[in-house]
Amino acid sequence: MALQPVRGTRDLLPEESLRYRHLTATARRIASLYGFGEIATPVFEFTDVFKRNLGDTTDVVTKEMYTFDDRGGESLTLRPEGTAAIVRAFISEGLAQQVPLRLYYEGPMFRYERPQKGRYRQFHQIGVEFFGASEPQADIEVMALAVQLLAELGLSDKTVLELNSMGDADSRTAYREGLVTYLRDHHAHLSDDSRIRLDKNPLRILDSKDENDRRIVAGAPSIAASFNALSADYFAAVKEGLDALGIAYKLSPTLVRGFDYYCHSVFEFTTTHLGAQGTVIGGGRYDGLVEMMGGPATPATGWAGGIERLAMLMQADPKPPRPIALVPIGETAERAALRMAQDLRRAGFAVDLGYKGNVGRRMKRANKVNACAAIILGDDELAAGAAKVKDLDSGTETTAALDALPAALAGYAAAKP
RNA sequence: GCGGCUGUAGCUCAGUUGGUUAGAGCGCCUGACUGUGACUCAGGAGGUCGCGGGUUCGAGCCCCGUCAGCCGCCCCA
Repeated sequence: MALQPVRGTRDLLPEESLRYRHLTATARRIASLYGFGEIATPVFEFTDVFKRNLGDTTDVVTKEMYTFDDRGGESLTLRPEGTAAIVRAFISEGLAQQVPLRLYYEGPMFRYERPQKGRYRQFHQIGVEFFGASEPQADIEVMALAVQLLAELGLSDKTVLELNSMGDADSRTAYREGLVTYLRDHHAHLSDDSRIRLDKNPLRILDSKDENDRRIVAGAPSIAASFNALSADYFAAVKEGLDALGIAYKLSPTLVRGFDYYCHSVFEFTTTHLGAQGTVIGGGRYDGLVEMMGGPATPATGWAGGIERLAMLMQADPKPPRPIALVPIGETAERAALRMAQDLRRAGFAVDLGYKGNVGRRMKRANKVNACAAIILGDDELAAGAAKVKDLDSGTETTAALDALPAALAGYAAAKP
């Protein structure tokens, strides 16, 4: 077999790594503006962490997890998502003492899925989780955080915030019952997939792509009709808050989550630019999860975003630094150049030092690495304790004293990473 | 897991109804140019045509399998 990366994995070469770094650095900075501290959990956990979270009948658990026994016979799983691991940490680190608590994370996740563009077996997510606040303001703030992130990544025009509410546990249960009753009446006309979903996860039928299913769903009872007063008030408060912040959103009455620990706000930032992989950020309120996993009852809200998908939407590549190129001429200058490169790097300049070739070759190299300036260092200059500084954009040359080089280069901000 | 499309140089691609030694552009290397990049010109390297099998006098081209990418479905906590 040819040497190739494992299916669904890929190498990040410098250009793409730079985009990844830019994205995570931006997310980290904005998260900190909202008071979120970074948490990093291991990439694998006891399998039970995810089974307990997801139930052991879902596709993710039964078909898509990278699960293995370690040498001690423990069943471990590469994390397929961030939230379960964060909640595990929240419980095992006793973080309930610190609520309200805002956490940010970023890193690789693993799912055994059929790969496509924007969908990989090792993929990366950024996410935020806000524990201990049951107020609508918490939902509003995490959405506002996402809005600001997308704006600073230049993606505001390419994404839409879709919003819905599932109400509290009572409303949700009432709705599910009403929906199932309605769908059973149309059982014969549902797609094969949806007939299976009717038993396993009826709410999922709401976002079926089957045309006939869609017609049936269009006549289904609305979730809002099942809201009790508390649920209706909550949703109204969320919408009011978003309006007050000037955040645009689109109400999506069929946007739901299949798990019982979700309640109230559910939202997704979607795009039409990535084909079937249209969701770039997905989130919602999950008040029941911490308790379900064995911790103290703790309200929580948050979201996770796919780094690969966000990166694909970004068109402007962040630029790497433009180095200063050193062009020594002759053996004496070669030795001096090595030292000079070191001094300039200590002063914070990116420096490119080619090892061979005549002046022409080295100048070509300077051009190829997109240097902003070349320092030409020959016997004549050395004897005078100076060097020539050539601006590679304008082509103009100046002479600078060796001991004042950093000052002479101060104008080249592009060379300071 | 299901259905479909596509794999030829580092990249983007051409390659006739199956017919000598598989091409182009870009990129890369060298020289024109021994102290000055970009532009230009000349030359060069780079391929098991994804991999394996089959049909044929002969396969990049046809058939089967397989691996990978992509599109849709499923799933998306």
